[in-house]
Parts: sequence; structure tokens; C-alpha cells
Amino acid sequence: MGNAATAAAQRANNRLRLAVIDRDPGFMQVLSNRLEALGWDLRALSSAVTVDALVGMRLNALVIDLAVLGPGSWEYLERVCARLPGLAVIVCTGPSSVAQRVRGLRLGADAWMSKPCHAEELICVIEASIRRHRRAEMPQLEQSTTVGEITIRPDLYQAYARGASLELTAREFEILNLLSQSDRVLRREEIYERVWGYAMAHGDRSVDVFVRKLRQKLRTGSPNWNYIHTHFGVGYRFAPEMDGGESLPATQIASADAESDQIVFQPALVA
Amino acid sequence: MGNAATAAAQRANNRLRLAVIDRDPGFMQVLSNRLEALGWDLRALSSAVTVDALVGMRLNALVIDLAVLGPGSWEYLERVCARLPGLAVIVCTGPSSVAQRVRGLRLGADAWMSKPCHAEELICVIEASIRRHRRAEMPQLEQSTTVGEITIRPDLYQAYARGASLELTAREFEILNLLSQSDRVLRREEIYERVWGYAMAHGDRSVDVFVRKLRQKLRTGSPNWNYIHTHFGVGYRFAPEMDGGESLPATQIASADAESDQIVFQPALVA
DNA sequence: GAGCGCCGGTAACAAGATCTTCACACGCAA
DNA sequence: TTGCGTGTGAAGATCTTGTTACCGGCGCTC
Repeated sequence: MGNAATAAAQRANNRLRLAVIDRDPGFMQVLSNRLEALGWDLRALSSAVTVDALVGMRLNALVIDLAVLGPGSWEYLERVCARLPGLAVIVCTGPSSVAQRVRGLRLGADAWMSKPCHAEELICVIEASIRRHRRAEMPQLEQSTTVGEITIRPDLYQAYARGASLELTAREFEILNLLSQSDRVLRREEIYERVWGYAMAHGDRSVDVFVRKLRQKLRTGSPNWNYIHTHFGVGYRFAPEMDGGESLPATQIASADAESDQIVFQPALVA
Repeated sequence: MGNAATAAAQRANNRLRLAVIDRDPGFMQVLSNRLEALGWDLRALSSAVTVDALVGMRLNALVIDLAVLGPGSWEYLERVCARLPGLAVIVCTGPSSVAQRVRGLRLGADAWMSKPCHAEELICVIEASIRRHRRAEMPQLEQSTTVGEITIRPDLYQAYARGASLELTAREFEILNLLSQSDRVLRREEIYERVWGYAMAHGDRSVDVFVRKLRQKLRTGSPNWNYIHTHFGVGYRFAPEMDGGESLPATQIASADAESDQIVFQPALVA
């Protein structure tokens, strides 16, 4: 699945991927040893790489020594944080002023460590930064769900209708899977960010095109049903509906009835 | 304005709620001033409170000085983090060893600051921690509210009256949502800026036009009620009122939580 | 290694939906 | 009443979305 191994799929791999931009060989050595023992995937970089390259690495976390980057470091930090909002960014650099630390954090960094620092502590900080993101994706249990006429099977990376495969591509499946897990409206940026793993460029229509392909395959496999609804100016919402009329609960857990004359609030799933 | 309205407005305002367990009066004073300016809701605690009490506070973040808690501090920290995985926990305490900091972070703290520290930096760290949590908990924060006869559902970008959608456009919804979150008069410039995201040009009548469209749809879906009131020369104010007479408290939260501490006013005529 | 087909991503166009603007009517305050 | 701020309706401009075609990359087969 080469390219198909998207951020979401990667993270399921359970192996944390970390990049460090730093030039201190001793520091790197210590960190490397420690991380190897923990089974992390470390990428040591001795100078700034393009933001796109970072995107391509599918990282969980990034440690930066601002001193390595020189004058453009703030701007670089800002660009990285803006482009990869889901990435844990830790600045680990030499002596700094309060103002500098404040600036770094405001630009989007998750934590600031001052060198010299103990490797163990840095690792804890990285873990703490990553923790939430991982937790957020845990609920992605490999459990198949059935909504309307279709069955989604994360274990097979495929969806079925009336016993037949929908022949979804990897990306199509990921979008369907994401949409089906929520019955609220998802903005395009949100969808893009969670499927592609980084921020959507302005004017990108990829989500629309994939939604169209999805709709086509869904309609082929399950005629008379509408699954993906457009909310003009906002985004898309998943909800199985028969052409004729009534809608069904969006997920098996939740229940709502559009027919009653009173809106029913679905209890939020409390973890 | 009753206190119900105040409470509602507070929650709806998206104010960040923070508790600090600390006994340093000077520290508290500085922090308090700074946070007040930022519009945060600060709760100063001079000693440990039960975990259940913390749960009841619905905090976004918690700052703890371990020194205040004494011997049981580690266990307390662990219990809090385990019970409230969605809470940003920052330990802010005096001199410490690497081992202590590592321990604190491993127990679930999001960050560790050493006192003495600059209030501004602490705030940035808190913000960074909350930012990460927000990302994971977003879906939860969107609560439906019911005012008068209409129900506003941010998760669907739509409002309903008597079970039927008002068919609001995205922008109409945003304006209604904004207005409904406050029971004071909002100037046009204010509305424009918060919905459009930039300053209103002089002489722009867009807000007026949208208010008109909103009123029309509200009247269609919920006759005999007035929701948006004009304040000549000033702006608009949201308050559900029946034609016949009395007004109602501005907002009632239809919270998904079972243990809502909201006082709920239910109009008798909702069948 | 070349050819082929699949897949992801981009560009372009058309159809709609929505937003802005404008002119005028109306109501409020001095 | 005058002067201004607001309500109203509609036309035109703008923005969004659906849809199709097309291109480059990749893996596969031959």
C-alpha cells in the first residue's frame, strides 16, 4: 500500500516516529541509545528540512534546537506548527529568555526544554505531548460496524454492501471510515487533516473529489440509500438515509429519531 | 438578568476554566490579574480538594504545587490524571530533581514548571496543554442549547423549531449561534467581526440583512415568538419572548451530561 | 525494461446556493 | 417635521459544490 500508508494507518503501527533537528553529537548519541531501547523510530537531522519533507515523514513528534536553524527559526517553527497541527513539537535549545519561550509556545510548540537537559526528562516531555493524540485515536477499534446497508471492516480496509465489496481504495475507505464514526458535520479541513495527516491547503478540492467517488460506489452497492450529506458552506455529514424517507441512527451505539416532533439529543460517548 | 442567565452566558462564552492549588499569595495575585485580563475563569484553592470536587468543576486545566499537598502528592497527582484524562495538568512547584520531574510526567502530568516562574510563561504552557487536549476532545464541547422554542445544534450547524429544521445557511447559523450565546446587546461591528473574522466596512448593511433573514426563518418555524430585538442606534440583542408577554432566561443548556448543574427553565407550552 | 492499469491528486467548467449591494419604505428620536 | 437609522425586496456578484477529464507515479506483468 506504499502511498496508501497514511498517517492514520501509520500511527496504528504502534511505533513512535520522532525526528530531531540538532547538531550536538553527544546529545544525539545519548538520546538515540535511549530511544532505541524504547523501540522508537528516530530520525536525526543536522539541519532544517523543508516542511513538506517533514510531512512526508509522518512523524509523531519533532524536537528542534532553534540554534541550528539560525535567523529564520521562528518562522520555520510557525510554519511547521501550522502545517502539522497534529504533530507534537518540542523545542529543546540552549539558554533562553522568558520572552523567547513564550514566543515559541505561542507559535504552536507544545513544550520548551532548556539544554543541557537529561535525556530521560526530554523523553517524558515528548511522551506527554504525544499522549493525547494517541489517546484520541485509540477508539479506532478494529471493530466492524454496520450502518444502513453497508458494513465497514477496518480489519480488511474495506466496506461491503449486500455481501459484496465496494472495492474502495485505501483513501476512500479512510474517509468513509472517518465520516461513519461521527454523526456531526465534519468540515473539509477536519477531514483532510485527519486522513492526510496535515493541514489542507486553501482551495484543495481533494476531499470533494473523494466524496464523489465514495458516493458513486456507495450508490452502486446500495441503491436507494444516501449516506453522505452535504452541508453547504460547512462540510459533510454521514447518516444513512433511505430515498423514501426515514433516517437511521448514524452509529449502532447512538440513537436518534428524526420523526419525532422533538429533537432527541444523543448522549455524548464518555470515555 | 438572573443568575441563570449569567451562568449560561459564562459557559457559552467558551471561557477557559482553570483551578490552581497553591498557597503563595503573591504568585496567585499576579496570575489572577493576568488571567482576568484574558477572561479566564480562575479558581484558587489553597489545599487539595477531592477528585470528585475537581470533576464537578469541569475544568480545562489544573495547576498544582506539589509542596502544598505534602506526602500524598504523588498519589493525588496520579488519581487526578487517571480520573480526568481530558484535563490539562501542570505541576508548578519549587526546586526539583530530574527524577521528580520524570515521575510527575509519567504519572500523567502534561508539563512541569519550576518556581519561581514568570506568569506569562506559565500561561503559555497551560495554553499549549489545553490546545492539545482540545484537539482530542473537540466533539464533546459542542453542546446543544434550547432557547424558547428553538434548539441550536452546533454539531449539525443547524437550528430546529418544533422538530423541524429552520434551514439556516452557514452564515445565518453562525450569527444566530453568536447572538444566542449572549444576552446583552451586540453592536453590528461586534457581530460582523466575530462572524466574518475581520472589521466591518463603514456603511455595510450585511448584518441587518442577515438579521432580517433570520427573523423570517425564526418566525416561520416558531410563530408567536420574538427572538432578536433591535436596539435603535446600538445593535441587536437575543432574548426569546412570546408575543403575549413574558420573557425567558436567555439560555438553557441541553447538556449531554447527566449531572448538569444548570438550572433549567422549561417553557410550559412545549408539548 | 517497457507497457499497462490503478490510484491519488489537480484543473477546469457548469450549475446552484449564498452573499452583497442598492434603492426605497418605514419608524424612531429630537 | 426633519434627519438618520433600520426593515424589506430583488438583482447581480461571488462563492461552493458536483462533475468530468487529465496527468504523473507506482506496482505489476510480460
